[in-house]
Amino acid sequence: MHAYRSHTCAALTAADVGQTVRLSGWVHRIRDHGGVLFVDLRDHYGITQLLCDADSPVFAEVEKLRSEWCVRIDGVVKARAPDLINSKLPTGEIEVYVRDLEVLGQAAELPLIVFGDQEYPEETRLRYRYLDLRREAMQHNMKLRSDVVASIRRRMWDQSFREYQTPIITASSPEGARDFLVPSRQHPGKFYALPQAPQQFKQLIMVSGFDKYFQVAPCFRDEDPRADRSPTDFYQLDLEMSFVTQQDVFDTIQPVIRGLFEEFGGGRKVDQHWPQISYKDAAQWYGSDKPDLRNPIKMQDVSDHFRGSGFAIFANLLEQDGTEIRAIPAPTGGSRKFCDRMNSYAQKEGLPGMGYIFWREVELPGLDFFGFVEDDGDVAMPADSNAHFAAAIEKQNQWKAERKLLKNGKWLEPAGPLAKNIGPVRTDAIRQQLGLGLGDAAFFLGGKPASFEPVAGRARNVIGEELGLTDKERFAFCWVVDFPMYEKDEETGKIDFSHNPFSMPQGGREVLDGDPLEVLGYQYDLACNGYELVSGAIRNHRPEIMFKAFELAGYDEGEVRKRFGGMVNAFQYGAPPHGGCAAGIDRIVMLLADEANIREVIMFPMNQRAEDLMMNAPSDPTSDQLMDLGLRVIPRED
RNA sequence: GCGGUUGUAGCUCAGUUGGUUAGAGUACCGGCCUGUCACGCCGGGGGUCGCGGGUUCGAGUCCCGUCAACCGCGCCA
Repeated sequence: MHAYRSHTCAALTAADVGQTVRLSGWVHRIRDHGGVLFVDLRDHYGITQLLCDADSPVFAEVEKLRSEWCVRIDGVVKARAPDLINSKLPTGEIEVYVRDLEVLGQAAELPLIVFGDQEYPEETRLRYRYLDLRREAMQHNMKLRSDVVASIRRRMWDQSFREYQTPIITASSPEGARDFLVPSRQHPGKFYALPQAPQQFKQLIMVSGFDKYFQVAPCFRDEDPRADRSPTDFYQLDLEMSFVTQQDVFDTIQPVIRGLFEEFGGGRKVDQHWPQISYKDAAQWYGSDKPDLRNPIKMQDVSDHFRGSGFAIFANLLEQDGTEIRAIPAPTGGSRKFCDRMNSYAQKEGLPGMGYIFWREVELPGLDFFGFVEDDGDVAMPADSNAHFAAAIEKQNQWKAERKLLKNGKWLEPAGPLAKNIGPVRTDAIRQQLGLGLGDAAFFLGGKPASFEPVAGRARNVIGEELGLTDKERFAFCWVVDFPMYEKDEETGKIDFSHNPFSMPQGGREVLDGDPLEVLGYQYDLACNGYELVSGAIRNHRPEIMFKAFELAGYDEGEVRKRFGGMVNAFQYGAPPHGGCAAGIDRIVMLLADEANIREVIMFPMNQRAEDLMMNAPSDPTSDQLMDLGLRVIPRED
């Protein structure tokens, strides 16, 4: 018999009854009934219940077992009586009567418990990652990750792509993030860099005529993390193709991504239609370049309704250039409580607040509300009671004119301070533009779009979430296209690349003679449920256009040759038009696993300060290492 | 760098208005238990209440500072 096992802990069924078997695994749970012991033995594949009583030669040793000890057992497969079958276990029809036991590894008292789904602080989980990874959810996530990567490769190969490896120790690549530098021993004072992406290499592979390249590629960026962004390193499906247009790239990656979500999405709905939305529209409608289209809310420009209105804050704001009033419609959000909560959300996010209007139903008040006092014997009627009555009717008609009659005989009334300031006509025009009605609300933000759009986008998310408008059982994709090539730094006024500098400007060389801020690039992102999953571009393969493009951002030809010489030189020798993209594998797995934190799908992630508490990284170098590298550490003065 | 939340037993947490010896569950140790599958029952050990300072007769609780973790902003495809 094999030294450790004849079967896995998921393998045994009623068909194996009577067999002598050998299993190895971890002690999952123990149920000690004195005369009889039950042990759930767990391995990567499943759980098998072990049984032991005083008749077993190893009863005394089995009694000593504790959680998470690693053991090997020999035993006989026994059928369970019908009323003792555990339908929750695939192996629940049988149990193994233990006749021999070997302890392969004892376990100390555990800092976190493998059994169950108790939550633990991330610090504990990361420090004892090997224990955390034993847990069912983590085993599932990691298996999923492996299966996703395998499926990605299969889908790429099926489209005639080949996978090539590019260097890890290389020169800095200009993705815009901070590089991880690696000191060179053979060239003291010089440094390699870890690639932020295989960007230049994959373009060179196209110049070399390979036509279709992909790679499951590690990428390294020295930036602070977020819940959806791993510090230090992450993996991309990196691909590049020659002789293609933007649409060709979409047509290539779209079936890969859609296929993955259909294969691993657990039955959640996968949108078949992926709209292409311009960067500009995405900003206006969703306040984000990675919109969550599960949320039906679409923001709108409502400036005209506020221009010259009685709401002085907005009216005055609109006197300035480049300002706008934006509305976030919130269907079913029509309560003061909800509106106030969203308003304080905006304040928490650093805005002065969000004005709001909501629409409620009210009864038509009686005539006395409008000042007509009826004669009840105690109150004297005014002398001109007819005139008084007419005045009250007049006021009532005015009231009616400012509201709309509902089918149930009640009246639709806009509420909130904003509505009172701008009056009923403007309020109703806004309501109609936004397509809202009874029980709905709308929020308003004003100023320069760049100043409020990010918060507006986040508010849109919160509103969609809180009102239950966002469908959780769905993957909604969209391409965001037509990114601007350049942006102006608000403080310095300097023009710089807004995204990847290697993208081809739409319109080629000529457009670079005009206003740089008007230039759009063949640059695109794929968003899914509010996450950026894919980013790519048709590249600029013409050296003369590239030099001009860099010139606009303030880099002269010498600088470009110095920093990207390898690629620029290559483009002199018949570079093909080419383009591609990169898909964030960690993020894809995160969405598929329905996790909100990317570290849940990474085996050994860093913590928020880019430390590995388990391996103790980063750590101090030895003085020999520093000597070899010709380095000296300068203590930081705080 | 900035803002928010959190920090009490190995672990997850409770702890009222500032008031006796800081509790529960779980894990750990011991005892009982032959059909459990989150087994059950009895007992036990385990605490610098993140750290430092202050207010007070008295601080886990209030104040100031500081450290750490996470979330967000800045940053970053």
